Amino acid sequence: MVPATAMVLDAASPARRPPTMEDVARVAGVSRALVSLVMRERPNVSPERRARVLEAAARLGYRPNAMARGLASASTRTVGVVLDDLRNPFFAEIAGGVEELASELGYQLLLGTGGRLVRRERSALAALLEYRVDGLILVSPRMPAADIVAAAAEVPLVLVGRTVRGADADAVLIDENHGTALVLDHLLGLGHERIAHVDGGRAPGGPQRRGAYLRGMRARRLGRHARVIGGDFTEDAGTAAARELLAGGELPTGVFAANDIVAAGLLGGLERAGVAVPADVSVVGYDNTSIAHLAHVSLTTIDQPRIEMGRMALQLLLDRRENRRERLVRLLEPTLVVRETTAPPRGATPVVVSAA
Amino acid sequence: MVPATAMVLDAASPARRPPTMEDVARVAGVSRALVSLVMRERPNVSPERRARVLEAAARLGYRPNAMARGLASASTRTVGVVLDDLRNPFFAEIAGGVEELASELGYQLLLGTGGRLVRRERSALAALLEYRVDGLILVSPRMPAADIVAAAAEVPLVLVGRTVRGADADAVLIDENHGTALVLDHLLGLGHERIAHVDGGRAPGGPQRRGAYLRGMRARRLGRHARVIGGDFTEDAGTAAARELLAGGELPTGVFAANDIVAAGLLGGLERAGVAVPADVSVVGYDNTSIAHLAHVSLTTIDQPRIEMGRMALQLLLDRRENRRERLVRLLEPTLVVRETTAPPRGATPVVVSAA
DNA sequence: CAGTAAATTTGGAGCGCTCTAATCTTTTCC
DNA sequence: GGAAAAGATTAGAGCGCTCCAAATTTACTG
Repeated sequence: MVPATAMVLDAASPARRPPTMEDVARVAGVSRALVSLVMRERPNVSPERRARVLEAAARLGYRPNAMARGLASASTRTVGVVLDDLRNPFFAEIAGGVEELASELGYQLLLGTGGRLVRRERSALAALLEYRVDGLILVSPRMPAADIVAAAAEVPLVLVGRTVRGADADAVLIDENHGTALVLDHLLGLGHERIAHVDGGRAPGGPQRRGAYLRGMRARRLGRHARVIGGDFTEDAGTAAARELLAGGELPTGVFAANDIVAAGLLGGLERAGVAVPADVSVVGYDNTSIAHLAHVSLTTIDQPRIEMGRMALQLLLDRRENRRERLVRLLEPTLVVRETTAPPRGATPVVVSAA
Repeated sequence: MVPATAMVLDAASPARRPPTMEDVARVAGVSRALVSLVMRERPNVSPERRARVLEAAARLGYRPNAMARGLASASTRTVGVVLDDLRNPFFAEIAGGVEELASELGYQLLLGTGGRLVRRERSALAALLEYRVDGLILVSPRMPAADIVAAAAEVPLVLVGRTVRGADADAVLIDENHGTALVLDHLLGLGHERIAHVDGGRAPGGPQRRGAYLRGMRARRLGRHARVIGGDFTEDAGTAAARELLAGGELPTGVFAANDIVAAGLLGGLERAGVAVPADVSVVGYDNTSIAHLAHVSLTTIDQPRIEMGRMALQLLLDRRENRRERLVRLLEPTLVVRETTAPPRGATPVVVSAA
């Protein structure tokens, strides 16, 4: 039985515009405010009315308008994420982590990418701010600190993989020193001493990892064996590093590559030169990408909890909105994944280490 | 919750609320409507006034409120993208393509993922619809056709990698037959006849690719050599397929794997058994992922223009909004990337083929 | 320089929703 | 039985913007 009001409505609305709360209210025979209460699942609504409203909404195919809701209320239930490049699986997975938690909590993700350009990154940030997102997550942003400080003053902000002095923002970081320590201790435990590092150049993360390597070597009294081969985060850099290593006198027994791609290049270059891995040289990567996992490659590497990073970032964001608290930095611990590219060096007796 | 403080804030010092168009108008000494015209870069605004408005906006740090704009105008300049899983580089890259074009055109991306669950996919779709996105792009959706038909009735819709009968939606598809034809012709041209296929099971894309393989073999009068090994899209499936192949009598000289991951597993399995690739067996993958590119793997494979797929999808969407036209399906052509896992079979003289 | 066309500017009515305060009902309790 | 408390419902004022029609200014024509 269709109430007369509904029929009048149908006849009187020639345009196919989506039904509004007003329409639902009319059909259900209640006020717009009551419909609003029902839609937001507020208490103190009588069961009968609730049912009537729900039924009317279902019949009309009513869908709340999030824009209107966002405008009228303080929150938009939307979170902005800015990252460098969706095509980089590392970033995509972090975004995946954010999205995963967001969908659990009923938040939407507004995404912007920098495309490796500061200019575009800035405009992506600006656009997200126009949407009055409830918070912003910047993943390894390239823009100058000043922009970030300014943004953090406008909206709750979480940085991933970077900190900015003076910005009122939480941060999720990976403990690079710990990751590097895992690598060095693993190789050390196998009996390696001459451990070289193929670095990532000046790209984000590169200098930090190199620094951690150098400090780590010194701390382990292996400073005299430290050796850095310049590179970047590409396979070619790994191949080139292999050449340089092969040309440069005595080979190191272990090589710590800046990431998995570089390690893969290294593997290829060494293999082509007849150097056996891990028999002659052990190789360790970084990131635990799908490449490392391949049986064909089976690379020992450092796993960074990407999904967890994303989830944590969103958690900090929402938590901060609720309880105005101090700035917080979460340091996540990477883990070592041992596969088949590491082994004791030729003729060495492995040191016994506790299986931490 | 915070009535007292709020009142003090509101009544006393200028609250921390962001400046509105009204504020800009007041400072610039013009009407709100004029500010609106300037912000939207409409013509017929005198240069002096424009300058005054812009200056006032800059001084106040004014930022248009996209929610309000979306509510008041017909368009939200927002496009929704639903995909299965951001952690799958294939989908992430398509999203990257969409995002790339979107940012060029001043559109924002609202992202939702299904997490491989129909239920979650549905709710992601519903949420995006609540935001009144200008259009929706569904990448290989898993949900039933009925849902898609319904959604397409509400908003311009583009499907990627799937079509739905009766849905008023454009689609971007990859020509699977063509991709498979490229593989078969490549192998045929090298002199192969016994070409097997390791399939992707019932996962999206799997059956289509298998069908294309079977038809392709028949069309080339190689039907009697057709052989399908069951699998799915994992490395383990590839390894298992290698085992099955090795156990099953005469080896094929060429193997067409459902995707690169499977091919990698296959490569590993064959290598372990002492079968040389490509000397003994040629292997072709599908997707041209970063894995295929690795020198260490160097897999001959089919490249699907992922970025282009994303861009094309958005293009169709916006084009459709402007010119109400008929439903359109764009078929993109994949290309063959020849690397080092294919070669003429043992003792065969390669057939000369035109380099199409 | 009137007289009109064209270019600019503006007031005000929404867009669809939330939120506060007020109103109307029902329940509770002496 | 009646007043107060508690619960349920509603009117109405925005949220910040766009859009339309009307008002104003400027430009152009003969």
